[in-house]
Amino acid sequence: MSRRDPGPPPGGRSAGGKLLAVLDAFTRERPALTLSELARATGVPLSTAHRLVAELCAWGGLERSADGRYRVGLRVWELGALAPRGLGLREAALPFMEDLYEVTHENVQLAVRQDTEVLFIERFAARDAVPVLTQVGGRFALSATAVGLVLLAHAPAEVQERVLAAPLHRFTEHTVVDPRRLRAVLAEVRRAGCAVSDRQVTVDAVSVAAPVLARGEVVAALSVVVRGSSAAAVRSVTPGVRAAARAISRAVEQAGLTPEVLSAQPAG
Amino acid sequence: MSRRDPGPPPGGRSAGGKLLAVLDAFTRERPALTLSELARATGVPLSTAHRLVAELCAWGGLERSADGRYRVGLRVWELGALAPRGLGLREAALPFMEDLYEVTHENVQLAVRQDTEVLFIERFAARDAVPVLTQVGGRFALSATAVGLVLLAHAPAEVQERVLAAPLHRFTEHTVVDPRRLRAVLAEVRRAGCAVSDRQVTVDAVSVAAPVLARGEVVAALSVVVRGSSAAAVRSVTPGVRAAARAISRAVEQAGLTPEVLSAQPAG
DNA sequence: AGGGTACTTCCGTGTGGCGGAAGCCCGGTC
DNA sequence: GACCGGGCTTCCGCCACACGGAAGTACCCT
Repeated sequence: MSRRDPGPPPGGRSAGGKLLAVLDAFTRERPALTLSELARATGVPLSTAHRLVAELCAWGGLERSADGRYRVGLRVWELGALAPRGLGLREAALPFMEDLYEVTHENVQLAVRQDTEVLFIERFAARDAVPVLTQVGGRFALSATAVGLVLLAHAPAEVQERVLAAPLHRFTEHTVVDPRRLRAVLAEVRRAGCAVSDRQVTVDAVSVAAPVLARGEVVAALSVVVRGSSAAAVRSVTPGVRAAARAISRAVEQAGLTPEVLSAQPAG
Repeated sequence: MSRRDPGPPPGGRSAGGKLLAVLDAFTRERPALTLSELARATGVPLSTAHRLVAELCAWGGLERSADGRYRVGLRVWELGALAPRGLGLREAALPFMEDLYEVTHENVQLAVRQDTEVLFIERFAARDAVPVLTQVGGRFALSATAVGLVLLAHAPAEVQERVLAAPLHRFTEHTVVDPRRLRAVLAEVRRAGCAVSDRQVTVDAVSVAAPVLARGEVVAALSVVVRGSSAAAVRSVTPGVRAAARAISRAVEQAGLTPEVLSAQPAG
């Protein structure tokens, strides 16, 4: 290698690590890459990238279409289906989310926290519901959405501090960006047992979220997003969200999903 | 290595390949493994497995809970969400599946073919619908389910031959296991444009499936499973399934998902 | 034709993956 | 409390195998 540092190289990574770096190159914004793009994105020499990609293709982790671009393969999707916080959680929550959806016909969302972001696990949206920025498999800042507020309010202190220390992104004029105010909001979320995001992400949407618990720990959050310009619009769906979140909590426990299994962040 | 063969070792695999082998050890039946189990399952020495697993954990591909077991991590789920045939297809199909579900309140399923098996991408089931053996992220034989018949009927000849050459698994007394009869069934599926599985998987369920097309190629199949003991039970839902499948086809094309992107099986 | 881009293949080099072995921790048993 | 066994972690020297530069191929576009 042309690098001279003996420590762990920042970009390159060792052996199998390169393989993972190739997978990391795929994002929602760039879900299809040519070999050269891949090599550039990962900083791996072309010939090496070529070999790694061939290996991943043979395994099913990547697929190549006739236009020469690579995409994430179905094998990865299939494997991901085994993640407890992915499909496991979803399976438990689905029936209740469906009920909520049928009753409201608004956006119904289920999300978990991953480090300092929300990750959306499931979402139903009627064709005529308010458009929202979130999508399944997509991430979002913790501080703006209702699900995010619930998850943040019950996150370890260390995580909260990290979020509060970093500058908070402003989406609309209603977005809370003052750390002091956010602290107050989080306290209120803990007291009330649910969170409201009033036009903090988009100016035409309000959302309510309630926590999903496993053995007393918050492991996910459920929300409904409705069109509206004030918290009043939210009042009618709040009981439904809270009830569904409780029902999901029960289903989660019944499915044998403990907070242990549903927490695990970095590990070693 | 203690092996003496110079060719590609059957189990061990090379470098990054071992890493993928570790991931492969996780299945729906064994979604949580200890380090030792992992080492045994992959045939990799314990110390090597330890290193690989640490690498995967650091990346987020595996998570370790306090009981010492490893599970597939959320990072894999997130990546899998980028697979066109996974979430991409699902996103396009979801609204129409919801409609169908609301109208019928029966099992509504979306599946694709992966080599000689069906893989279920999405499924809705009311709490009181017929219990079925399939689950999202799970595989199944092509020859028995209605979705499988649709996918098999329009698969490349080479795939059909392989399926017909292998012994066909019998689930119930109605399962078609004679290759000659199956050929006839497939021809009828192609002619009719939809498939019926009459108690071929479980004795109390009948299902109808219709193909989802992209630029004229069959890329997925949609089905509804209803309780019933004869094909008559199916008649009432057939038009709905066919209409929804067509609607999904349109949505798939509109989403820019070409057959190219949705086909790609092995690649090199 | 010529230059550019993208992909594929080859092969000598040396590095980092490999795995045996020893040590550690915990829980069960006598 | 000593002993034992199973599972996990760490260490380290050897050498296979991954690495990537370079040359070759294919296919644009000018």
